[in-house]
Amino acid sequence: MKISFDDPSTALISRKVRPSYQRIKVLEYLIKNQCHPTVDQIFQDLQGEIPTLSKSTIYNTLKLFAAAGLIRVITIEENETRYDILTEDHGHFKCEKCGAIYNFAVDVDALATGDLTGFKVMEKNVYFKGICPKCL
Amino acid sequence: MKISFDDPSTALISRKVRPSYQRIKVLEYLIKNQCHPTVDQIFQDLQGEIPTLSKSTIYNTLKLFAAAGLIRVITIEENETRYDILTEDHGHFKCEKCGAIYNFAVDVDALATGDLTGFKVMEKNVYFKGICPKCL
DNA sequence: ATCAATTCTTGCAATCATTATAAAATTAGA
DNA sequence: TCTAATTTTATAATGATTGCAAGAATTGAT
Repeated sequence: MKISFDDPSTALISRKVRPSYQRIKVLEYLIKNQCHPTVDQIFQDLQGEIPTLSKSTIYNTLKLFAAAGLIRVITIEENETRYDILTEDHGHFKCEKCGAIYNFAVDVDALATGDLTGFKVMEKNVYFKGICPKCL
Repeated sequence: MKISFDDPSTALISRKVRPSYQRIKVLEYLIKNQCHPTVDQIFQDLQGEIPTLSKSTIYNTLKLFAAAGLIRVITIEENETRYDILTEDHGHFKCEKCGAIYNFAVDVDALATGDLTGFKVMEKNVYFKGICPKCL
């Protein structure tokens, strides 16, 4: 189940996703920039390498990656969605001042789920909000 | 710090929010309907009682309530924001099939936060996704 | 109670992220 | 190389949220 992201192309193939040029570039970008980018950030940064790139492609690609279980969708923001390469389980901390999003280790399985008998839990998310050290 | 929601009007006053007719009705609605409504649901349901109601008022009011610490903003959905009266800490479970959102008890303080020294944590959120018993 | 000043509500226009769609480009297999 | 399927692109459409300006309601001082 664990995916190796050493080679973007083979990671895509292992998930039955055709490794097109754009898809490889987007995945490479997500591996290098584990900063929970928005669609617009990905688009802006990749335009240099791929001048003909369309924002639709980013949307299509991210939706495909999420369905294939390669990435996770983060919805801390009220307006904009962010994306995260699937690594070990971790929580997200959002600074309400500067907007930065940090990762932190968290043992999600330690969370009590007594109320959830009969539910099929497929994804566990933890996010905190507050002020980061830089802004304090 | 704990708010009593027995009387909406006094709850508003205790948080330094002027208890206008619309605000009282919105707060009453949130107390009665602890089902994480969207802006549109609140608007549709309150239009019967307040024919002149505007959706802007709902947005203004909810923003004000959130700033006053009366409600919490839930961003599980990718597109629409939901709102929740502040009660005890609880997690949210979203069924990916029917879209319903359930509450479940969770001990958020049991979560390890070792990585977050130097951070000022103001809000802790836990949400799961999966399939609910009705849809299984 | 009256009047002026402030605050709240309303309606509509503007914004912005996301989705839909159809045409053009690319790729895979014969 | 040729054809069919897939992918990318560009543009238009959608839909939630915000901005703004005018009207309505409320407060406090006289």
